[in-house]
Amino acid sequence: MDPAYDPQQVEAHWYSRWEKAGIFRPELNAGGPPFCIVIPPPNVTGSLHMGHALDQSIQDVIIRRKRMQGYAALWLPGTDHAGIATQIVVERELAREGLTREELGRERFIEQVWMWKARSGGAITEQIRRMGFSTDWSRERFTMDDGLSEAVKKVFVDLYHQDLIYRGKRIINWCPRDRTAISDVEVEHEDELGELVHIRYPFEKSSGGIEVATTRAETMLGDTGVAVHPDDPRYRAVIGKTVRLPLIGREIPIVADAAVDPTFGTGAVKVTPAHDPTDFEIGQRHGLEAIVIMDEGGVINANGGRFSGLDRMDARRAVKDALAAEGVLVKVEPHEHSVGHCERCHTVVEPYLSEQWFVRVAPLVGPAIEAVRRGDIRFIPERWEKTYFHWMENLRDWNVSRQIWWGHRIPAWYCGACGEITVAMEAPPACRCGSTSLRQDEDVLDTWFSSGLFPFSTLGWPEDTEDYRTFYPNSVLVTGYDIISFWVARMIKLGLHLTGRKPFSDVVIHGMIRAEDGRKMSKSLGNGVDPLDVVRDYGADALRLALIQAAAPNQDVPFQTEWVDAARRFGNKLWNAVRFTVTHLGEGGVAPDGGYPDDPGPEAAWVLSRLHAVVAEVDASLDEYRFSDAYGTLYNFAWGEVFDWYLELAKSHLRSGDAPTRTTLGVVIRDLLKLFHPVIPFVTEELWQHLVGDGFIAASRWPSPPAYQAPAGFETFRDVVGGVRRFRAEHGLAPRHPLEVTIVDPEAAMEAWWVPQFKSLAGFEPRAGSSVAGGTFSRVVSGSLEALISFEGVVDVAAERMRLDRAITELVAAQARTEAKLANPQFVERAPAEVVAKERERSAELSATLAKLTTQRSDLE
RNA sequence: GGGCGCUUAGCUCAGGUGGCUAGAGCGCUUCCCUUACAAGGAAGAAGUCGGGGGUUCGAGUCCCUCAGCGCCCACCA
Repeated sequence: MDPAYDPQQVEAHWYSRWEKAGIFRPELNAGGPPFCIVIPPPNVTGSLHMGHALDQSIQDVIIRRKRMQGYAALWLPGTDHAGIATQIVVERELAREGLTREELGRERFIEQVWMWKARSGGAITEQIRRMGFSTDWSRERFTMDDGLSEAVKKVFVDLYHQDLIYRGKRIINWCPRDRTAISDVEVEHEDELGELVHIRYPFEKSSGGIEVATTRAETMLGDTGVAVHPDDPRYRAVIGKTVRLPLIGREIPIVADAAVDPTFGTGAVKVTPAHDPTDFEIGQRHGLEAIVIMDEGGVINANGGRFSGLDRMDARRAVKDALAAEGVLVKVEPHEHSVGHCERCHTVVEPYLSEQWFVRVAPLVGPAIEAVRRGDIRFIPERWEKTYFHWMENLRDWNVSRQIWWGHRIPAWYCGACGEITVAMEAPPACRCGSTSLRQDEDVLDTWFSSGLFPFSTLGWPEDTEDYRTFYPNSVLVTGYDIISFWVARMIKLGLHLTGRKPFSDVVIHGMIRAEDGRKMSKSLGNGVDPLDVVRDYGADALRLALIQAAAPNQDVPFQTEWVDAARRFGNKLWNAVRFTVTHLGEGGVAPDGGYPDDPGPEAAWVLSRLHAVVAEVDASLDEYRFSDAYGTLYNFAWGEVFDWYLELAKSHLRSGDAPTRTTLGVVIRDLLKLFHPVIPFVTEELWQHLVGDGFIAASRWPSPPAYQAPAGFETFRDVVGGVRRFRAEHGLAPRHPLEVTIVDPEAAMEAWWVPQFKSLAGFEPRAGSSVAGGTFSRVVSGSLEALISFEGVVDVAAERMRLDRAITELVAAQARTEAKLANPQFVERAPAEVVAKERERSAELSATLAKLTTQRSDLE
């Protein structure tokens, strides 16, 4: 084995071997209980980012452990077609060749997208492999697959016939750049400083007028009314009158509607039913005409009179100027308000009246809320349930049609003769009226419509496949909180309705990985870190371990390269620990399972008892999805106890060929490899081959070491060395190796054979870290007796005094606190007995230590 | 306008149901190339747990309040 661990070399070859051996398939543990996670499908357009790396690292830890625990574990990979995003990418490519999709036509454009997908869609799956994620590629799915497409179609048709999907003219969010509708959740609101423009609409039949205010002046071109609150005394007299719309000259009525907030602005609001959701509703209630004044690109149309042809933002200025010229512009004041932007292209979205397909969400919401409320579906951490409820309770119908080409085309046909809509799986031969002039809807479905079916459509639903029967409902869903509304909520709603069962049991929500500066990682800010760069420099294992350890249960975490570096150093440490073990036990000398010694010596019993405790703790944490806790504990145990202490203790035993030590060392290191395997699969697999050399660690069994009784004095690793000293002294044995007498427990150190020599040299009793001639005591104990004797310098008594004084001061304070507590009758009465007992014990310990230190201190006078 | 979260060591963060002397990584100080590993080892310094109030025998932890920061939701024209 090389003395240093080289991640690149180690990570190069394992993935294909695992895959070839079928380890990632649930059939590996055919008889085991099923366990299934479906990957949150990344965009085919995308490449892996830090968010995926974290998300998928968590899932891999879960799935690899379950696999090792004997579950028929399935992690199903897939990608989603990302309608708008993909279309934009391909269109951009075409534009470079001077082509537009319109020129190409629908069919050839779709062909282009598929070709593009074939070319670059593999990038993300390649990255998943590079990260070592153990997905079952034999079951890989894509939302535009035949099977999934059939499922999508069936769902649309069924929901339509259940009256849960309808077509309607509504105000939707329109992106003038992408020229498509988008759903409410695809709109990002940002507070912006705009203008509140006050306009006076003159009365038609009398002098004077009514003042209205708007932030989008150009929309006045489409006004068909003015609304006031019915109870507003200021306007009671004018209700029913008409005003003349400036610039256009249209006569429009003043109506009374409770939706108007009398305290805002002038209390009178202009009504533009075609360009504002509230206005649309007001318009509906009062029979006001909805006049669309813009085309799909946000340019004013013929209804805008002389402003026709202007872009909406130019029109805004032009309208303002024209109003001023007409003398009806009362004032313009700065006004901060929230403006919606397209999530993808950041264009300001336009509320736009158009005919779209909607999913009626109200009937789906009840069961979706209920499933979470009664604990059938669990959010981890729990507090996300509140967000989920809040969000679910305020839903409007979901606009699912998109005016793009790449996606699942809506299976609806319009009759050219009678206008009847036929929704069916296949193109109907004729309309009900007998006409054969049928035209399919041009629109496609929102990508999230198909993603919402992922937990079951990927398993073969609506067919009653074996996979569906076995792995549905899924066990766990892991995702960031940013897509609870987009995805999680929809899977729950659709899953419950369509399959009659919950889509999954546990929803594990994690935080976002942020850039080092604490901001969101984004391309435009240039502060993103490409996981693959990190993998190249530090290895996938290091990145995975770093993310898992840093990922607090739900908090956003700024990404820091130092974590990854620390994680890589751990890999090196592990590598060397195994190298040490292998040089003593030989290659492949350890059994893949079991093999725990029956009659270990004291040190072995100590480390084995710790191993048992740590496994229990790690299991408990992992069962609760507390990944950073689990691996923090494991990391500290491995490095701080096993590597730093047990390996040192084992050295001289190994030289003397001590059998229990060989066995113990082997099983402890082997179990550490297993415990770490879910996070750092590559290096543990490589090391497994050296240590065990049988099968794959990826297919090995999760450890469950038996409980061992640690000998007295060995309870914590801090006591180990002192304990060994005491133990050997009691049995009349000599210390074996200088390292074994590293001073941790001063009391034990006093008994050591070299103490008199130290005392004669230094003039006081040794403590860990005691200063001797500019050197410290650790040098002595970790070197040799010769090194000790060669010390002939001046002892730094002053430093030693200061050290002791400080320690004594602290102890006195601690003791005072303890005494005060114990002297308090209420504490003794009301605190639990065990707490009081512990306090007593502590008090005694403190007194003893204090006495000892005081003696040492007086020695120095 | 609602809702949620954060504020703990120089930096980035942990600290389930209140209870030993508040932890980790990185950084810092002192010492040590030691035969698995200097990408290492030993020892150590460093925190009025954002401010104020309350509940309690006991509060980083629970409640109220103030301040600062962040996120989500929302049809104030």
